[in-house]
Amino acid sequence: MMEDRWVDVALPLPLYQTFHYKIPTEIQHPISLGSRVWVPFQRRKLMGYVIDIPKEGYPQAKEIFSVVDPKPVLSDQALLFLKRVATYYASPLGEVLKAAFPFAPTSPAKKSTPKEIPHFSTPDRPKMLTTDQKKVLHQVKTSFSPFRFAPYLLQGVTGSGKTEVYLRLIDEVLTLKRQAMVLVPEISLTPQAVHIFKKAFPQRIAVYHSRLTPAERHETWKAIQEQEASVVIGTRSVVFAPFPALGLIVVDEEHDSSFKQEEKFRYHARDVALIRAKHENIPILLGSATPAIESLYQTIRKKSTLLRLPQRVEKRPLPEIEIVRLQKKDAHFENTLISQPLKDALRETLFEKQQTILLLNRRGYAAFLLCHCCGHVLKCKYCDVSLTVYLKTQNLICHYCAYTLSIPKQCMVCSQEELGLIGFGTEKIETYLNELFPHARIARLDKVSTAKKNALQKILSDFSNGNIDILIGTQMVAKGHDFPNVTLVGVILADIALNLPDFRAPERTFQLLTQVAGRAGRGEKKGRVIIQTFQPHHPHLNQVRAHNYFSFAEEELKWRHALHYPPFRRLINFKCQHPDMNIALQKLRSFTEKLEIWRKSDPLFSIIEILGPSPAPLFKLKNKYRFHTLIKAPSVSSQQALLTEALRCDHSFREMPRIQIDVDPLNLL
DNA sequence: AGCACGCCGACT
DNA sequence: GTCGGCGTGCTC
Repeated sequence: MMEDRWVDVALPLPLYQTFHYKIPTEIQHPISLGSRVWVPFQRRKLMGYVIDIPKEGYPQAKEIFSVVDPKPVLSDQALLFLKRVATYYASPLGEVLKAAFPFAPTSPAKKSTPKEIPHFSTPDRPKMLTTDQKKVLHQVKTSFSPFRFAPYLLQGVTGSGKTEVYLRLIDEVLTLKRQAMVLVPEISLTPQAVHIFKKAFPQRIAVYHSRLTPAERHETWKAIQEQEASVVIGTRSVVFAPFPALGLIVVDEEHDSSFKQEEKFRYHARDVALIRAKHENIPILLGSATPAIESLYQTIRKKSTLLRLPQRVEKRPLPEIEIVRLQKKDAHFENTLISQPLKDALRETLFEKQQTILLLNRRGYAAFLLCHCCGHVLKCKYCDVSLTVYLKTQNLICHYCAYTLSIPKQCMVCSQEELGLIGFGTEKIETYLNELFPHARIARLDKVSTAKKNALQKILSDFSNGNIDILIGTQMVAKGHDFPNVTLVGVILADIALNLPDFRAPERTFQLLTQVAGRAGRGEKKGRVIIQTFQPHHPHLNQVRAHNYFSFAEEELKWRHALHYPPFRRLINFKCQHPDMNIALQKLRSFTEKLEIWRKSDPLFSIIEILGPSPAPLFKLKNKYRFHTLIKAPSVSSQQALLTEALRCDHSFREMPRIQIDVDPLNLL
């Protein structure tokens, strides 16, 4: 009589438990950890992951249907790493595994034809390195022989040659027969970076991003696994790719918020990369001109090593930054949206046949529609926000749920025809610039203008090839582009993000302004930056002007310390939303009460603060009312201990799926 | 998450 | 009398 064979299976469900299944006698071959299996689950058929092969099992267990792959898709090592990630993010293992291995069971790998890549001029790689570059290179290389876990933070000013450092390090890693992973924020926004990597490693590179077809993804995954690809450049999900011989992780623009996945399983690819580097015992290099305050703090605590590139390559100066004060009345008069100094600079730049980037971090034509008679502002039907005016299409659009109305002639409340456009966005600036410089070639780069397929690539390559004189856009224009002919950068209104009710607002503003300023003067000619603002003496603007990241960071750390914010506290945000306001509140309240009971159960937890439930700043979105409870803990370990204890032990937490957990939230709105 | 079970309102 | 609303509970 054969003994029963069992498997413990993690399923992609919001449940903090795994399930036992029997292996039917028809299946003879052994089943190993990390295999995928089809299993019956209630009336459904689900694909799960074998995470354990226990000797005994749950007596009423059902039998699995079949084994999906002949070989396990996850190694023991990979499984261990993903378990750590799941614990860190208090996420069900099955959901993490699904995110880490996002493939359908059968992918008949059709050979994909390489896509047409629009042309980009990429600068030649320098033969010589600067002294600073050499120093950085030398430092990181000390962690190669033998390979060991070593986190580095490279703070390099814009144009300081960070990419060249990455390339040389990867060269070294390849000669040591290892692979390299390069994480970048958004591939589509920085085709140039991809181009440079492709040119440097033409045979051995793979590019991975969300727009690949399932078959292409699978192919790339396989190439990584079989070490046909030894350099992989990709967006956040590459952090889970199955590298058998990883030797180095690079996270470029590590401060960028697109590394954070905001839906389903919420993770930050930079932080997962750190967990992975530790797990694989290899060095990891985080690079940025404006590192996240959290990352800088790690270097202060000596958890990671700070490296610097304080100067641009070839002794190029950083652009000179001029701050221009806007008068309050200016916002109401179109012809002063662009101040005289900026107007002159634009004219001069056009005359010199050079290019300009203008930043205005607001989409649309006007911020909202106001009735001058009764003061009524047109709001979204489903969200507690005002509707943005788009004049070209004659629409009012909600930026949160895409609810669209055509612009009404008269006020809905008082029926007067006195509706006025308040505030301004990229569309208005574009219109105005076209009047101001009718012969200039002007293009707009924002979510609307790039909605059509390939539109983004076209705008970027047109600008790169000199077919556009002035590029106006939202934060998209600030990303790591390298356009040597850009000598002028203008910020239309720096104040927008400065006063948001979010503790990270100053940091984001500093990063955005520094990054966009860094687009100027990357070629032979000197760059110039003009920042328009209503608050010319704001300390953060002065730090931007002085190109002084460290002075900014020092100030920032001081007040974050005083107010118990990250990096001095770790945050977890528990969110609950429901069409019925009372239900949303009630659910979160009972959850918070339970959390409070757990907090009191151990004196170690007394230092953890539980704040809430409270209404979210954006109280109603998509017809749902939103509440959240925030916990602040002095360390990851105390926070995790509280949460994992609670999740594991308290059976009433089974109703958890209705509460969303956001570990290390970036967005508290 | 899904899907069933279960107990109250307006319909052929 | 039924059809169907979504509250509650469970899933190897």
